[in-house]
Order: sequence, then C-alpha cells, then structure tokens
Amino acid sequence: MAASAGNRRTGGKGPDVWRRVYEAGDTISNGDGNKEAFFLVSSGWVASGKMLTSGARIVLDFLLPGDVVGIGTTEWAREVVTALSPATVFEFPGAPLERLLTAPRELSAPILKGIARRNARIAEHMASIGRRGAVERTAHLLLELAHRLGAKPDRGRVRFSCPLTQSDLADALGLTAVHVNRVLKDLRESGFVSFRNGTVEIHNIGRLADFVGFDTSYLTLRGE
Amino acid sequence: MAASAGNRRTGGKGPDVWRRVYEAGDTISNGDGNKEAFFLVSSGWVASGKMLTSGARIVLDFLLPGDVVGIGTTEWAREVVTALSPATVFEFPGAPLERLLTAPRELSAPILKGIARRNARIAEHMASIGRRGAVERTAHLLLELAHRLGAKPDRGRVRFSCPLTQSDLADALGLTAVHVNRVLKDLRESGFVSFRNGTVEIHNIGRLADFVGFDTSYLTLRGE
DNA sequence: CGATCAGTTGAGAATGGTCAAATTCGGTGG
DNA sequence: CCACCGAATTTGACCATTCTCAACTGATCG
Repeated sequence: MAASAGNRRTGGKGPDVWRRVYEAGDTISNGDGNKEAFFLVSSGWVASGKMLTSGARIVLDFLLPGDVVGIGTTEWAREVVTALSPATVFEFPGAPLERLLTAPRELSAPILKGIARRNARIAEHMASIGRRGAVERTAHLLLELAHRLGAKPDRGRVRFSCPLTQSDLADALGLTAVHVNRVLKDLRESGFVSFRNGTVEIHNIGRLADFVGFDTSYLTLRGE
Repeated sequence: MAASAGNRRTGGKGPDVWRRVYEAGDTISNGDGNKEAFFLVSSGWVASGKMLTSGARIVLDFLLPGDVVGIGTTEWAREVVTALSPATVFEFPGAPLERLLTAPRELSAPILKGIARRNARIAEHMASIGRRGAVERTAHLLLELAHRLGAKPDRGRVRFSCPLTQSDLADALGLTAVHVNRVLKDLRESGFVSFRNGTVEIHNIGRLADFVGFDTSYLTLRGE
C-alpha cells in the first residue's frame, strides 16, 4: 500500500500514536476496515470521501494541517482517506469511538472540537452541492480553502498554492471535471479567481465573498 | 416559538434533561444560538438543515426516534432543527462539546455512537446529492427511511407512513419540489415505489435496492 | 365560502453532462 | 539538452437533466 518512509512511534503525543508520511496519491485508509484510527493531519493535503458502486467518487471534505477525521468514518461510513500531496499524518489506532471515550480530556477535547468543525464544514458543503450553482459552489470552496489556510489578503488579493486537480475539485463539487474546467475559465475571465499551475489567486476576496454569499461563521466557533 | 405543552424536567435520564413536545412545523433550534443543546428524538420526525442567504433550504438529515443531533450543529454549523410531525425530544442543554466531555460514560457512549451514525448518513447523503441522478437519489432516500424505521418486508413489499412533503424531500435531495413530483410519478409508474397520502409503499425492495445501488452498511456498525 | 397549502402538469429555458479531439505540462530516459 | 510518455487541462458540438414559470386541482381550515 502506501509508501511511508520515516514512520515511527511517537511518544510526544502520548501512547499509541503513529506519525506516518505519505506521498501524493497514497491511500491512507480505504474504508474496508483495514485500519481503524483517528487521523490528525500534520502537513499536506488530504481528502476524505466515498466511492460509489458505479465507480464514481465523492469528496466529503479536504483535510488541511490541524484537521482531524475519524468518528463514524471507519466504523460506518467506509470513507476513503487519500493524500493529495505529500502529507504527514498522526494516527491514533483503534476503534475511534472507544478511543475517544477512554482518552484523557486534553486529547479528547481538541479531537471532539475537530470533529465538530468538520461536521460544520460538511454541512456547508452539502448546502453548496444541493443548493448552489456550479460557479458559486466552486468559488465558495476556493474561499473556504483560502480561509482555512489562513491566507492573508493583500489589498483584497489572496494567493495560495493548491495541489488539487480539476478532477479532485469535480469530485468535491459534484460536477464533472470538464465542467469544472469551464467554471474555472469563467471565474478567470470574469476576473474573480484564477487557478493555474497549482496556485489559486483570488483577485478581490471581498467582492467574491459577496458574490457567492460566503460567510465564514461555519469555520469559527461562536465567541472564538 | 414552539408550542410545547407537556414539557417537563426528567429525572429518568439524569440531571438537566428536558423532555419537550413539538408540533409539526415547530422550530426546535434555529441555529442562532438561542439554544445550545444535544437533542435526542424520542418520537416523531425531525429535520436538521441549513438556510442559505438566498432563502433556500437544505435538509442535511432526517431524525427518527432514537437519533441524536448536537455536535458541531449549534456551535459552528448553525443548523436549523425542525419538527416535521408531532415529536417528542429529549434536550440536554449546554454547550454540546462541554456536555459530552463531562458526561458519564453510559451517556456519552451512546451519544457518540449516535453522532457517528449521523455522520455516516450524511456522508451517504452527500454521495447521493453529488453523484446520483434524481430518481436514484430519491429512491435511495426512501430505502434508507424504510430501513431506519425498521419496516419489515412482506414478500418484498414494504410500507410505512411518512409525513414528509414533496418540498421537504426536495430540500433534502437538492431538487425542486416540482421535479420531486415528477420523480415520484416516475417511480410510481415504473412500479417501484408509490408515495401517496403520507404513506410510502415499496413494491419490491430487493429490486429497488439493486436498481439504485442501495447498501445498508452505512446504517450498521461493522460486526453489529 | 374564501383562503391557503400540497400536489400535478405543461412548455420552454438553463444548467450541466457526454463524447471526442487537441494541447499543455511534468517528468523520464537517452 | 531533447524526445517522448502519460496525466491534466482545454475546447467544441451536441445531448440530457433539471429548473422556471405558470396554471390548475384537491383537500383542509377558519
């Protein structure tokens, strides 16, 4: 399976934590029960998604450094977790549910918080797929990624590098890769966003956020 | 807000649990921070969803008796929880995250399990909206509901009563109500499912499940 | 007996998909 | 450095699905 040079047991995060290194394209967990664990992404981009019997794929959520995935994922949903770029992942092996219940609070609290954030992202994602047009939906995702990466606007301009292929985007957005291509062209030509050679450039983040109704509140805890 | 005759404090579920009764159409939690709580549905049908600024609604998940909602819901995602039929709900007030961390294990374990199941349902739901056509998607949802209600097939025939309007279905499926109507007509005329006057009748559950690629595994814990 | 809401149906428009053929880009081996 | 390969991107033409708008029916409720 995954090549993972540099894997090792870590004491720094408590007992039974593994630090693993993946390359772009590696499968971290294939949802077939081969691996029950929590995952905490430490570097790189990771996708969690599902495969349909038709062969189609849906990406539920992109995981960036600091993001967590695990509860429901393995035991029920049979999600597939994949590295989209070289990535380092901390893995807490064991049944996630049991693991969480027996973990000390200083571990379980941030993990639960990570799960809660992920749930909120997925809820917003569902709203996108279900109720926004392709252009809005695509722009919304790019805005979310910019925000989550902590990219700082310079006079409204935001730029970040992004390893996603158009086909990754398509699977996240519920579109075809061909259509994603056209949508990106559209966004580029209308001066909102350009995404070329692995870097996204949002030309006026405020204007784009207005245009697609992007509201960061689902990424931020109330009162945080 | 919600009319709630018969609400009362309950000792039976431990401290700080409220049992509340809602009528169809009542808002249980509007996502504006008016109420922070876990919810455990005890009877009736409940929807959790989001409102977009455009006025559109997306239903993330239907909650049936025994289902739980709460983590991420209130603090981040600002989900709106609504009763779709007369419903009884146990409410555990307080910040869900904190609540879960301090709860005794016999409470936190089933709640976490409920959250995990819900996550799995939502993942499958995303797959539907993102990657299945309208007919498959609709049939898939009806199959899920039949399964979750524990409806028993009688020679392949399943019948259950269902308070959802076509517009509720539309908001869950990412379609318009008009199109849901046509899809239901389609399913009825092709002899798969009829949904009229609040009762769903699946004529041959095996055949339908094959047709839409319905696999119950996301509703069942591995090895359960 | 209106009024309102859920469900139906039709006609035409829009959005997004399919198929197929370039073209570009990032390596790799020579 | 260059030729070449496979993967990702791009574009065109056409098709399918789903939406929009609009009208109409039927039930329910005060």
